[in-house]
Amino acid sequence: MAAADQPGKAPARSKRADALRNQQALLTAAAEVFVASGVDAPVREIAARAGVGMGTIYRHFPTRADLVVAVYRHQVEACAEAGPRLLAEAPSPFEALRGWVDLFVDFLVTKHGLAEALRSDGGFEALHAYFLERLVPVCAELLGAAAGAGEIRPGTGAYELMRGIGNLCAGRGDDPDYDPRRLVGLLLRGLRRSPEA
Amino acid sequence: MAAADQPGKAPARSKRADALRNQQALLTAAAEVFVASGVDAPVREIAARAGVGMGTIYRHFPTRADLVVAVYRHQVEACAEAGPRLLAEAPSPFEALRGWVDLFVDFLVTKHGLAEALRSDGGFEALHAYFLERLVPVCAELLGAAAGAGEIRPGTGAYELMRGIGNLCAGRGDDPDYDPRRLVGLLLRGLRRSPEA
DNA sequence: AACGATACGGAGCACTGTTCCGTTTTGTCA
DNA sequence: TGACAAAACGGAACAGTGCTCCGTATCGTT
Repeated sequence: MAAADQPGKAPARSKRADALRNQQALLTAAAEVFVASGVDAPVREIAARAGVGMGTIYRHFPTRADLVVAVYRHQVEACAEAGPRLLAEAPSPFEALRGWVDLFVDFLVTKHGLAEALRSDGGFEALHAYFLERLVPVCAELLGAAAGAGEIRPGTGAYELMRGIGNLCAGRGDDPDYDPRRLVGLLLRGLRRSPEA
Repeated sequence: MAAADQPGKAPARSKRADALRNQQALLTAAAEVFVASGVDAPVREIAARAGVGMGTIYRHFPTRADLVVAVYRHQVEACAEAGPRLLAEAPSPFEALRGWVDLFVDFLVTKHGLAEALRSDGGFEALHAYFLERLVPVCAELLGAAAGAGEIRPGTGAYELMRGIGNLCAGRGDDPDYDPRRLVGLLLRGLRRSPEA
């Protein structure tokens, strides 16, 4: 359902040279276009910038979500791996959770339009699925640790929290009167068992 | 910039009879289509259901936001008017705020797609503007009262809070693992000065 | 009844996503 | 090296949007 054959970075797998070259070109072009115009940029624009035809882009990345996933795979991976590390390093599970959430929020607000793509209503099911598959377990671990330490109230699931955070980060990021980080902070605070120091 | 001449409900103002009739038909049709297909339904569908042409719909409601505003005017108004009433009736300003937020959330989750339209990134600036113009002052009053009573921490603006709530309510509503109300509750709890009873 | 103002309708344009298939490139094998 | 089949390419073509434009019909008034 997702990316057919791990269209990751370097050696995709035993295919023709031109195919590999084009796949790489598409990844590069998509990354550029995404920062310039957001993840909703016209398919044609990406194809044109990569110097390939429409057929090629759809052959390599059947859905837009596949392309987005491929482009941001590294960062999602980094975010996933940061979870256990923070848990080990931070002074408390809740602090680890807070740190991880900061990372996640940074990631989302940095990529124009990513947060809205993350919600499930669009045609980005694959993206939604991948993000959640990879990150929900990490978040769940952090949440569980914090709950185990008695730092937060139970009852909120990792999926719910992540989607809430994603939602809070959606919309134009250049609004001086709307700071997603502040609201996410409030959300986390609402999760705490006792008030802040 | 918004609705040219208050395309409200009954007597719009000194215009031709057929124009009034069509405006009414459009409002009715739009309301029906909105519940069936969300506020993003194709313009043609609304026009067809109202039995009018494309030109007519655009003449009466230059932007989609104008139409949405006209359709939901009553409910927005009711929500706005509930603010002062709750403030007078509720046992405390914070409870009033909580009650009002519940109303707002109910409104948003009930109208498929309204919450996403509320964010500023789409072409719904007029909708965004109207909602905010009408409801932000109300929210600000509630927020101010609660802050004055020492029930919440200062520093969060009404606009920010409302947009956050709107964001939390966006996305498909039929997901059993995502309850906007719960998260909004968490947000409110994060706003409180001391923890819940 | 006639006539000017007002409003109507829908064809048409621009711009999307997506598919389809004739053509080109690549790698291999004689 | 020179076929040749498989793999991949490219972009025209189709379908579904939003929105505009202007010839035509309707309304209200004189």
